[in-house]
Amino acid sequence: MKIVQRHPWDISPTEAIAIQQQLRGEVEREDRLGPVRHVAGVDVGFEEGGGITRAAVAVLAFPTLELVEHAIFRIPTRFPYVPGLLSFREVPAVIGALERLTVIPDLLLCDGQGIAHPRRFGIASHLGLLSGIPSIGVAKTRLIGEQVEPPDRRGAFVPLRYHGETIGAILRSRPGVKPLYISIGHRISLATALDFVMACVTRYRLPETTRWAHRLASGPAVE
DNA sequence: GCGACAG
DNA sequence: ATCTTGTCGC
Repeated sequence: MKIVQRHPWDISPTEAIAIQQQLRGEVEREDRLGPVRHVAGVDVGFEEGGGITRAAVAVLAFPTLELVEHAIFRIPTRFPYVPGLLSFREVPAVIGALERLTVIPDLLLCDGQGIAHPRRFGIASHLGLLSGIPSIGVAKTRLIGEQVEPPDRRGAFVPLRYHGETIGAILRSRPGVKPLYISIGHRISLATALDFVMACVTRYRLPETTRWAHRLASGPAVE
């Protein structure tokens, strides 16, 4: 899988915002996915005090959730963390990891927001667009939108609203835990996204895809 | 001008 | 995200 992209290390924050404005219109918010046999978790971690970015992609069989394959990719960090511009910092490394996969996943669960973003173009949307793979944004905290507590039951959720617009959902993946912020990434509806996220959640707050990816991206140095 | 602010 | 020990709760 070869993915084309401009080199983010030559991009300024101002230019990054212009790129988001230019690409936001290409995000598809309705279901357009085939049979889902493989779901992938995507996450990024840092080494050397932040100097090295390490991306990890974990491919799980669906719906059994057994690990089928994983890939890791490291590159020097070239872009700072700026709220709203996270993808320009992490996407280059993630693309590298995706290109190393043998099994192309049918769906991506990304760490961060999809369209629940100031310009409706968070990292999940950015990755979905570049890869052409349907994607979902699964964030642990809120970027924008009204803070509302969903009922304390597994699978319960309330819409995540921003200036009257529904940009995602606040989901209680398990009772007694902080909720997750789910949003459309690309080529999937919010309702379907919520179904897949819950189908990937077993006994923990985070879906198994995310747990695997996080372990590979931030765990002890590997490969 | 004053807060808020994915990872 | 990362740097870090103990501590509260099931």
